[in-house]
Amino acid sequence: MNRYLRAKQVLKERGILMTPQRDLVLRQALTFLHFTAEQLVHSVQAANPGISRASVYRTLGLLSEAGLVEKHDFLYGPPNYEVTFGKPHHDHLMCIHCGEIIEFQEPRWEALQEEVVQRFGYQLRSHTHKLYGVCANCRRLEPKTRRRLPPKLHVEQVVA
Amino acid sequence: MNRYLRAKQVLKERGILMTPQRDLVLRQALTFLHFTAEQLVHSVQAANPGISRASVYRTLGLLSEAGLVEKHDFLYGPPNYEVTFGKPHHDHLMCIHCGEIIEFQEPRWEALQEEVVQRFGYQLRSHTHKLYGVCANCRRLEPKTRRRLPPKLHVEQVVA
DNA sequence: TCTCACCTGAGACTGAGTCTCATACAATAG
DNA sequence: CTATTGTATGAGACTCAGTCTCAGGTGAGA
Repeated sequence: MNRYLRAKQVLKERGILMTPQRDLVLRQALTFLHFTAEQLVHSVQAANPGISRASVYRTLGLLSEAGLVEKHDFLYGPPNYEVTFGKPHHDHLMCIHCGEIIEFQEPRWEALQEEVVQRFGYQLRSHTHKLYGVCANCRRLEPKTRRRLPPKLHVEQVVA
Repeated sequence: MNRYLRAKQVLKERGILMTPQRDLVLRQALTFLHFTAEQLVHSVQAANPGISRASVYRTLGLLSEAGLVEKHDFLYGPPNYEVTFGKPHHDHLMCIHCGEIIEFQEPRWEALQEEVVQRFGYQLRSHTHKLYGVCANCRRLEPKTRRRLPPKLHVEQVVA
């Protein structure tokens, strides 16, 4: 059974009504690896222009609540969504020049996290771990020819 | 020499003109551990009502560019700023109920990060690592009496 | 003193969502 | 099959956090 059908199953189990609009939003979201909300709006409206922005956002919210979709605030570029349903847990590495996003797993982190959190008497619920760097390809290119990502004012501290 | 004077020094070295407005924004920012942009606007305007929102934001941008301030997009609550200048590098642990933010250092992560990034041919530039959990105090309280943080639609995947 | 770059406040504007509200549809009861 | 009730929908106003524009002000150096 593919992700689409399994996702529909999850929504059904949660008692979320599947309307044609929601179905289309889900199907379009599944065509992306990572997407912005407005990209999703465009792709949904390309397939059916009658569907409103509000419905797309509402459905995105529904999918998030159901744990099928995650939002990512990367330091560079606009907020970004991902259908995580059916994918193993992973963190992200982004190239600050070309915007490439790499998903990776690093089990050794997870153990360390538990340790840190317990040190403070906390119970871990979730985490976000994002790495930013320059990919090999962008390093090869001259600075002039690099496409800088849409500027975003605040830049996180540079790691030595 | 205190943080304020050293920060001014850094700005001067970067050729950033220190106006009375900028000076006040810097001084107010230094009074917080973490703050929202609007909190800073309020505290600046409390000290000098003539200073505009735009100037506060502009100065915040300047301080960011100069590497004195960092922005944090936590999953819960509004975006959050921190004067990191003069503080050692650290990551954050937030209680999703009371909003407490704990800063901690974990050198073992830094090494692991380098390893991961090299695996993909990247050159590491920065990272954000945020942990979310429930603090001991909030766990003791009944759910009903807990103050939930301002709801934010999209909730990141829960870690097993 | 002049100059010219840089800074400022006011307020319009933007992007990313969210909310409202009247209408439309779905599921169930009768 | 109709009525009822609950939920979903589209349009568009609204919000929040921030950014931009512009006319006027300020300040460091010639």
